[in-house]
Order: sequence, then structure tokens, then C-alpha cells
Amino acid sequence: MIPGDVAAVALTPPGAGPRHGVLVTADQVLLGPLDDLVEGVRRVEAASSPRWVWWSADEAATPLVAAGVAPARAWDVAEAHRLLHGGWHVTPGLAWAAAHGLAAHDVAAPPTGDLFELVSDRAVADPASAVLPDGHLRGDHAEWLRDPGHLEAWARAAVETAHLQHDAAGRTSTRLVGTVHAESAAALLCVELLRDGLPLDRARTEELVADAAGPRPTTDAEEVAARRGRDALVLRHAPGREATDLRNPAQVKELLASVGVDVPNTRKWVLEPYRDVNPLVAALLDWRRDERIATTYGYRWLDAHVGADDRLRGRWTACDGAAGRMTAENGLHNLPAALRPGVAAHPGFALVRADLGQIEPRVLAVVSADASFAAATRADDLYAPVAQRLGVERPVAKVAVLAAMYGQRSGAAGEALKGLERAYPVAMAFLDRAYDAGRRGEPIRTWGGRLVPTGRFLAASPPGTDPQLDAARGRFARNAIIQGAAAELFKAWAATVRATTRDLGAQVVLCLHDELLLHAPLEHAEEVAARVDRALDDAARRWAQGAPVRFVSDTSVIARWSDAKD
DNA sequence: CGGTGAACGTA
DNA sequence: CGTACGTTCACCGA
Repeated sequence: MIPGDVAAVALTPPGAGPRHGVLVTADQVLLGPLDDLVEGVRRVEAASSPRWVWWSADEAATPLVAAGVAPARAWDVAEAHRLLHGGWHVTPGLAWAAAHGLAAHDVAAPPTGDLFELVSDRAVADPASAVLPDGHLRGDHAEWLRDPGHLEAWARAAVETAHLQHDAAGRTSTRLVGTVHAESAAALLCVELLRDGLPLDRARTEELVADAAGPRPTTDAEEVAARRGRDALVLRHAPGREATDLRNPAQVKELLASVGVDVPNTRKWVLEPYRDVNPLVAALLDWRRDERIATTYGYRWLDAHVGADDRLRGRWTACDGAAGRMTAENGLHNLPAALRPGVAAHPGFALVRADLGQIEPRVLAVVSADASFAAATRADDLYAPVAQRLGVERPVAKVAVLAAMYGQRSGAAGEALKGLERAYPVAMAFLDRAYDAGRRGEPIRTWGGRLVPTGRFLAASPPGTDPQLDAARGRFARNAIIQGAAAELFKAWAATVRATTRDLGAQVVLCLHDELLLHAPLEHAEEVAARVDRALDDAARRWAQGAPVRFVSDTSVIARWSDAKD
């Protein structure tokens, strides 16, 4: 049975002729060619805005998004599984098994093409059923779904899984159902981010690349010559060693030794103190900076990932394999600051940039329920009241708070850290508990309910056998409860922004952990910015569930990403 | 050919 | 001041 506020969508796999799809609601089943399905979803969305259930947004929503349909609410079975059970790897079979309490190791594997696998008794399964006689989902669905007649059963299996996940989520944590909703919206947003891309000023971007890599080469020979030219600027400081391969760290180390710079490795922060000692070091560091742009963010990158519409595109994922932050490919998440002036609104549009201020300590105030620390979040600058309370300068208070959340290895914070323990014992005890759970190899749950396994190095060394690895697990856990909760708030905010600015023609074009970038029509940009701030208030209130913690956003309407940077 | 580590960009 | 990610390069071993 399909509940009245739920609808399901499933599609035949791409790449095997014309695609078909099915739409299943409480009172109708629409089975037909993809175009008909898209129109059906558009109609149902407009009429009742149900919660769309799919095995994953990537599979099911991509054709909808391509056609401009913007579902408001979803239950993404794959993302729900990741939240409930931890880890990143998920298939329909694994999600089905976990939801039904079946053992993961019995999940039917996809066919390998091996002649001998046909001896499995699973081959006798009802050809029309998505479920095998042993209760597991069939493993050959990629092939099986080429027959559109199988789609309805596949969609109903997704709804059954979602239903069981919903029950399990409600039992596990009071906030987990809401987290699944936000996570599902984020996964849908990821599909839209890939479709829309990040708007660039191509000419300006090419200029910035040229500053580092030289003019665009037209032949392979020119490219080689440009590379030699860059190398020569370093090697001219090392007469007799011009054959050194600057891309080989061992050779670079030897080269540096030959001019009296003796270093354990050639990393930037190791070499930086020697920048003025020898011109070779300065030349090498500058070479590294330019080489990064020339190789990773050079002309090849531009040609491969920037479309004819001057949009930089890459795939996005709603959560990483650790605490659950979003990830992006093709440089969208690690674009060098030097290239940011190239990210620019297109004619008739503006960028709306919003970044959350001091999100991690504010998140700590929520998840630890420390009333004193929460009081400090009333300030625009949270470190000011903390410094006052501790009787130290602001920079000392800041280092102490960050050390408490992440570090406590090199005890620069010292006295101030002890002050934190006295002033905010609830928050500090919360961090200590996460650290201890990690040391013991126990999984933790984030505020929103995501299960985060800490046993990543468990096979190499069980808890209690290697103090260094125990400490690494502890730091990971302590970081994950903060980073993971921050990611949850961020996604709730991003999903709210997506929903509340769409009617103004705005697009979310970049999500960067604590920063949102939107592309909006010029005439609506100020209103979009206002709605972004309102969305933060609404999302934070829902996410924090009444905790008296304030979140702040620095929001501005700009032409280029590099504008109005603080 | 695939896997690994160094290096470095972002938060 | 720790954690995480993606990308490129050279090297290693099959």
C-alpha cells in the first residue's frame, strides 16, 4: 500500500534504447515512455506535492531535473540508509536487507557473467518479482529493469523500504526523520547543481590561468616548451643540476640539499621558512603555485568542465564517507582563491553569497546543550564573550575553543583550555565523551542521527592495542560530531533556500560547507538575499529544536565571488 | 595496468 | 588546529 502523501518513481536504466518510467501513487499507476512520466510527475507535483520516494535521486531524479521539474519533497532510500546504518557504500539490495533486518552478507550480488553462477537457487525466482524466495531483493535489477513491466514492482519495493526506514528512524532518534528529509533534498539539490553549473566569466578565468601557465598553447610542442620555461625559472638557480625532475620529491629534496637546505620533506610549510635563505627555494615555491594551476586548473580543465554556456560543472554528492559533508568534483570544492575573480554572475544576474559565521562552535552549543556556551552565541562574534568569561584576549579564546573541538595536541592553548573546562563544563564533557567513544572504536551518532563508524582502522589495530591509532579514532570522533552536525544544519539551510528562492528565478550554484552561492536575476537579488537570511532562521530553528543558539550569516549581493570577501 | 604516497587546493 | 575531500604526478609491482 502506498500512503496518500507519497508517490514513487522508477526508471529503466539509461543506455539501452528509449527509456521508460513508472509513477505510483495511492490511486494511480502511470507506466510509459520517459516523456510521459516526466509530464505525469510535473502534474502530480503541482497538484499535491507528495513526498517522492526513489532508490536514489541520482538515478530517478536526473531526467526529471533535466526537464525542469523541481520536486519539493523526497525520501531518498540510499541517503536514508547511509544515515541509519553508517558508511557510504549502498545498493538497493543492501538498503532493502538492512530495512528488513536481513543479513548484509546474504544480499544477492549482481550477475558477473560467469557461466558457473547459474547454479544458484536464486535463479528460480519468480521472474516478475523484485524479491527472491529468501526475502532478499534480486541482485540482477540492472538487467531486469530493462523490461518496463518490472518497474512498478521495483518502485513499490522502494516504498516498502522507505516505510521501514521511516519506522526505524523514528525509533532511533527524534530528529532522524527530519534529517532524512533534509538529506534527500540535498541529494536532489546535487542533481540540480550538476545541471546548472557554476557561472564563470570565461575571458577573466582564462586571463587568470594565463598568469600562472602562460598563454594558451596551440600545439603539443608549445605546451612542452611552456612547461620547460616554467621549470627553467627554478633550475637556473641550480647550475649543474638542470636535469632535476621538479615533479619528483626525492630529486627535489636532493637538489635542495645541494644548496645547503636540509629538510625531511619538501612540503610547502617546511620550505616556507627557507624562502629568503636561498633564491632556489623561493623559485620552487612559486613554481609549485603556478604548476598547480597549470596542471589541475589549466586550459585542459577549462575545456573539459566548462560548457559552451560558461558554466563549470562537476558531480556532487550529498554526503562524504565520514561525517556527512557534501563533496564535489572537477575543482568545485577546491578552486584556488586566485581563480575566484573568474566566478562571476552572467549578464542580467547577480551572485548572492552567504557564509555562516563561526558555525562549528555554534553547533557545539546546540549539540552539547551547554547553556552558558549557548549564551555566548548571542554575540555576533562568539569569541568576544568567551574571552571575557575566561579573562583572556580574544585570539587566545579562539585558539582555545578550536583546540578543544579539534586538537589538544600541541598545548599552545594551555591555561585558556583549563578556563574553558571551568566555564563550559557541559560542552567540554560532551567533546570528551565523543573522544572516548572513538578511542574505544564505538560508532557515534550525530545530532541529526547519522551513524558514524569510528572503526575505520579497526582491522589494522583493535582498540586498546595501539595508543596512536586509538587517539586518531578519538580525534576523528570528536571532529565528526561537530563537522557532521554542521553539515546537517548547512543542508537544511541549503534545502530551505532552494525551496524559497526558486520562484524568483534563483539557482543555488555552489555549496561549500559553510558557504552558499546563488545566481539570481539582478532585479530580485536583494529579495533573494533577504530570503537566504530568513531561510537560515527557519532552518536553524527547526534543526536546533528550540535550543537558544543563534546562527549568523554574512550575506551579500555581488558580481564576482572574489568581491566582498572579509 | 591499478594501487600508493607526496603534494596542495578548499572548508 | 584538527578533520575531511578531489586532483595530479611519479613510483611500484604485477
